[in-house]
Amino acid sequence: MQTLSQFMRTHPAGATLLKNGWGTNDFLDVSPKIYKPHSVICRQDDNDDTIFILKSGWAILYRGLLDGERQIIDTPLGGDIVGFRFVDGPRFASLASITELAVYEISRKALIDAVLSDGRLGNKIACSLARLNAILAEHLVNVGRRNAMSRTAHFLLELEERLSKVGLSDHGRYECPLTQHELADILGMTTVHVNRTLRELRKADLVSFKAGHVEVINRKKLVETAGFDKEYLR
Amino acid sequence: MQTLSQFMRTHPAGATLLKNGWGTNDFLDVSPKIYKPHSVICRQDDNDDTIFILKSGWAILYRGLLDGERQIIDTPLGGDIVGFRFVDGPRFASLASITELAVYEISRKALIDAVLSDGRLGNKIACSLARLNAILAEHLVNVGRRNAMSRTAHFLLELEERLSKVGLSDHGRYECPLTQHELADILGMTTVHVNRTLRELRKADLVSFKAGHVEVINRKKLVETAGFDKEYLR
DNA sequence: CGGTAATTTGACTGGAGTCAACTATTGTGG
DNA sequence: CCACAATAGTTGACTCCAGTCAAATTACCG
Repeated sequence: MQTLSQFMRTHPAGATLLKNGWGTNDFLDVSPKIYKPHSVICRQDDNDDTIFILKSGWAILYRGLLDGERQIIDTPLGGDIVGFRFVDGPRFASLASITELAVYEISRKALIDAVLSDGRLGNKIACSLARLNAILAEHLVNVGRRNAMSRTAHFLLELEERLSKVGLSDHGRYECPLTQHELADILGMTTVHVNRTLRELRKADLVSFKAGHVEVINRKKLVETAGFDKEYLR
Repeated sequence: MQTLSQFMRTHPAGATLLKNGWGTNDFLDVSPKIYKPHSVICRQDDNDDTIFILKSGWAILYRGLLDGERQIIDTPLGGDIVGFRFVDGPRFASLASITELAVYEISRKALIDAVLSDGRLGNKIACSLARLNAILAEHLVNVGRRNAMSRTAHFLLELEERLSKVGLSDHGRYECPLTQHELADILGMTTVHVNRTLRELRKADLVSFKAGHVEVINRKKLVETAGFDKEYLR
């Protein structure tokens, strides 16, 4: 089974995280843990200090509100770090698998020790966090300032771009295991309205999202209605 | 004039960023640059590689859309890093001063070199970015899943908490130089609706925001309607 | 003081939410 | 392998929160 250190050296989205030159850290020699679809990997408010690096599969990172609603913060993919906090304390968000998920788990203390002793690691982590930052910021723009149509279009384009970095998208086609309900919690809309919006997008021959399969039909018009500029994902 | 390295050692929100033990880096011996109110410090899509560390004053970090709208991503305060990107390339967002602003400016290359040679710096940067992450994520939750009332209430409480960390808030009272128009661009609402919402909050004796002065009136009820839990700002 | 920017208010509109029913798909145990 | 339950998707009718448009009124600044 592939260890974290091997994964890092060979992962296509190495840019996302850490690439080479520090495969000597002991803590990297861990094997991935496998989770079943729809299992909870960690819970908001829990107090453990595990940090996760996803190897493969789909997951959602979300924050639940008191009234039972939730906002999905991100859909981390292979190579992404999840749960790195600036200080000890209860978790900010929950992480759940959508598909079967392979995850490297390391303790915050171990990672920080390694960062302290090797500047290259710190740099890689910082860069990875900066990328997450850009993704979050664009997500915020999306929810705060775009209407249902362009918001949905934008998200589907972002997914395509992110998936293509890890080889999971091809010519505007990719598999997406998210339900419309999950989509709604990502986009800050209701399930019903997501449904209607997807219908509109299909009727306008922009994208189709059917049975877990996404297909970009008219990229030019789609990018236009989304106001999408992939630069932030570089 | 206080250099960056001196600032870091004495800044009250040291936790936000870098505290001690690395004041020996040359690049830290820079003086802050002073900007007038309402000046643009850097522009989205520009290609310079300066990174900013705020010393004092209010600023907004925002992203403009093609249709002329904008979403304010964050209101960075003293001690916050702005503009750290994971890779070279055009800027993601613009930074503008609201009040007079003092800013330390360093080049991305210099900062990265320093990170590479000193793990402690990398750690501090990573922690600072992780904090920004949490703030962005909560901002997203706010805009995506809370209505005008609790959204506005939540933001005012977040400001209070962040300001109190740098000694700018006292017993639920603080100065806030943001206009209602800027507030609207932060909260993903219109100016008109921000105005009405602030009136509601005042009428309900929760908070008042008048003439740049914010005052928490009934904290318990305010926290409740906001669904505010300051843990993410620790 | 005069002009510009910011705030406030009212009347009206509309996009997205709510409620509710129905259909399609998936998955599971007998 | 089917029956049937549970989950996911779809659609219509109606509501409402927030947006739009427009016009004061007030605060700020040179």
